[in-house]
Amino acid sequence: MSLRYALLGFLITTPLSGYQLATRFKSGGGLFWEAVPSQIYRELAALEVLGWIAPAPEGLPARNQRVYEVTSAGAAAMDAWCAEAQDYPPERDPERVRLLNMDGAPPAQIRAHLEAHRDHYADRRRFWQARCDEVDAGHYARLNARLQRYPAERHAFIIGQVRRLFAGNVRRCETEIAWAEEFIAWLDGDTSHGPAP
Amino acid sequence: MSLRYALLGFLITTPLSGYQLATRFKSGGGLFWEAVPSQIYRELAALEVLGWIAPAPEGLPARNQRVYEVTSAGAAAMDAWCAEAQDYPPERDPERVRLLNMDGAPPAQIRAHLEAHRDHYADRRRFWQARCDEVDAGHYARLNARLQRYPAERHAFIIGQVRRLFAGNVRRCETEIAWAEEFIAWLDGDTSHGPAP
DNA sequence: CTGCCCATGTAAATCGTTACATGATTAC
DNA sequence: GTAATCATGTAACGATTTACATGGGCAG
Repeated sequence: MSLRYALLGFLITTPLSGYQLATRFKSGGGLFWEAVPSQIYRELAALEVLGWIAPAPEGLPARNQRVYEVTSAGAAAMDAWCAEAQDYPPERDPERVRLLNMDGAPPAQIRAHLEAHRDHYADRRRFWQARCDEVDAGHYARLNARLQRYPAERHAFIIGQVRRLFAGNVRRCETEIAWAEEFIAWLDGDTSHGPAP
Repeated sequence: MSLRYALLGFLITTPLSGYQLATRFKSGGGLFWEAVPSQIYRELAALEVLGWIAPAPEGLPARNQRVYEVTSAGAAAMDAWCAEAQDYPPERDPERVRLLNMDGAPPAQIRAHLEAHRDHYADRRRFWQARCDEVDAGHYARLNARLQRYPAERHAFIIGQVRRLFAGNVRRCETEIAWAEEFIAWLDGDTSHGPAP
């Protein structure tokens, strides 16, 4: 159900085609949500039936694109969804399940998984830091497009808000990196294997 | 697919019934994975067809329970899965999607969501800290049952390993709490609204 | 004119959620 | 005997993944 609103959030900012949305939701590059084209096209069709989006009339669509914009009903639904209380998704962490059941495995195998963990979150940290840098430089296209919907005196507040969302993800990544590095150091430490922090 | 191995991980430690597994996977109490009974019973049936689990012969099942234990094929499959490289699940964070699209909303609404975030992770922090405390006190039943599968000289290592997994989740929660609190402080701060960290 | 990227989908399978059905046992 | 809990499921639906189908436009 969140895909629906993640899509609306992009379309409210700027009318886009399914293909353009797919590039923004692709694996490793999504803004808090990721999805594949087949899922996006299906959801767009559902949103059009709901009357929450409609083909954008302005300008002839380049190539054979179908560009959508959000209707007033869609914008209202978006606002209502955002206001709802969050119900937190169930805990599902396949990597922790692996590590929990890896107690019989050789330390080298545990170490390899922790190194992959560290490297993965180092990549993700770079991604989110790049988003922060773009915000700081005023080069973040989606944010700039979005700011145009609001009066200038609110811009600093909105920029600060978005900046904190991105910085929060940088921080998550740093927590994971530090955890993995300390775990690896413990594995590499002397055989006394002192108590965990 | 991870549910399958999360179940195997419990059954390897101790033979259990579907109902007993369901209590260990219930929302808010799962060990890195959560699932509802209907999903667990379906997966157990699939695992029995695969020959990875089998009804435990020992002792008459109390009431009308069906208690399963892991076969040698199941144990081998578990080890193979644990050794696999982790492929990280796609990023899907409905709460961040909400907050990202809440830029037009009144600060009170943003604040309410951040307070719920803080409170949620404070709850989760207590949960994981309780697991850490149980490990430290030697009262963690699943870990103690699991240790019996290994020679005594490896126990300290395994305890340290599990302790670090739990402590890592405590740390994640603390990161979320600190982030939310700083965000709230910024919202409550003077109207200058300085730069994000 | 061939290969590549743009662009929109369909189909099947798997995984997860919600609602419901059914009966046994235990506590009061 | 009645309610709560134990215990095992079925059915239907919803969300996600994977694989495939199809055609247009552009660069070499």
